[in-house]
Amino acid sequence: MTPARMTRQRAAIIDAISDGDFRSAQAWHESLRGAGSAIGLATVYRTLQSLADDGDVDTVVSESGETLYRWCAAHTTHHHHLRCRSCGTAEEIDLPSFEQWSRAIASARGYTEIEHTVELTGLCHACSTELDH
Amino acid sequence: MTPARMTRQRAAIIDAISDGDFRSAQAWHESLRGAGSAIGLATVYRTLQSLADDGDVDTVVSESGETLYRWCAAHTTHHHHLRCRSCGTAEEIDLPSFEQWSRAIASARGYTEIEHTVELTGLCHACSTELDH
DNA sequence: TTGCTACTGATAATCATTGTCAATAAGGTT
DNA sequence: AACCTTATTGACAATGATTATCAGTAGCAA
Ligand SMILES: [Mn+2]
Ligand SMILES: [Mn+2]
Ligand SMILES: [Zn+2]
Ligand SMILES: [Zn+2]
Repeated sequence: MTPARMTRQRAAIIDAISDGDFRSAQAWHESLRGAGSAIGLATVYRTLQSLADDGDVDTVVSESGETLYRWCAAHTTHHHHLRCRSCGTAEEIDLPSFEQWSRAIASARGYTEIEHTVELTGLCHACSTELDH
Repeated sequence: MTPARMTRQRAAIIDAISDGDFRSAQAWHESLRGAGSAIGLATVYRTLQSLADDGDVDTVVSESGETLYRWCAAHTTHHHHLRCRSCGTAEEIDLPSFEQWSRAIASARGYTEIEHTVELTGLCHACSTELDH
């Protein structure tokens, strides 16, 4: 309800994740510690979740089950991601036809309260050539 | 490599999950215990994973992060699911246009080794009317 | 400046899943 | 049918990401 307080820690997190990759809470915590911040791990978890609730941060679940976070650039509309499994780089994509199609097929089968998850992953160009030798 | 041994426990699991719902390993374990089987939890985990590796069982990750398992009816082709978040019932669906489209957009942006996850969830007709009053 | 209270962080707790390892039993072989 | 090899089992401990505690701290509105 009340807007979140802009604490030193919250500012540091927002600053850190502005670089565009998807990383785990623990990985962001390590970056912040490496950059000299004495921020606590629990605070990183709490703040990332708070930002995600506000739509300022995107979340995705990795292959190993960890939640990954990244700054959201496309605030306005519902969208999905094409993410590199190796370096975490991601691009935002939208799937207008899929959105409509999924709602249609689900309600045709009697389902309500329809939701969907769509994530594309791969190896980005840089990682593809690097891992290729 | 060698085919899996058809143990009493494996047979009991296959029998139990033939009823079509998506449930967690722990939930399947409870069903089995309730039905009189003295099977161990670790065995349920291992066997479900083994069956999933063989393509006999489908897996999906729930909202809370648990892995859900169900018997796979459509063995032959790659497919996805429309699942009820309330009772676990699911139907298998295929998305021929999506499969091709996702590969196209990802490779157009320089990505290789492309994979995707697509899951549709909702409330099935029965659960919709029940929760509605 | 003061006061209220949200926020922080060290730490313990949670909980799904996996690892350990001695005992067991598939199932192929005499 | 008795035998052997070894995959499988299950009680239990360990892992690891995430969440809960709670006393101390610091936004920020008045
Ligand atoms: Mn976004
Ligand atoms: Mn299936
Ligand atoms: Zn990459
Ligand atoms: Zn249902």
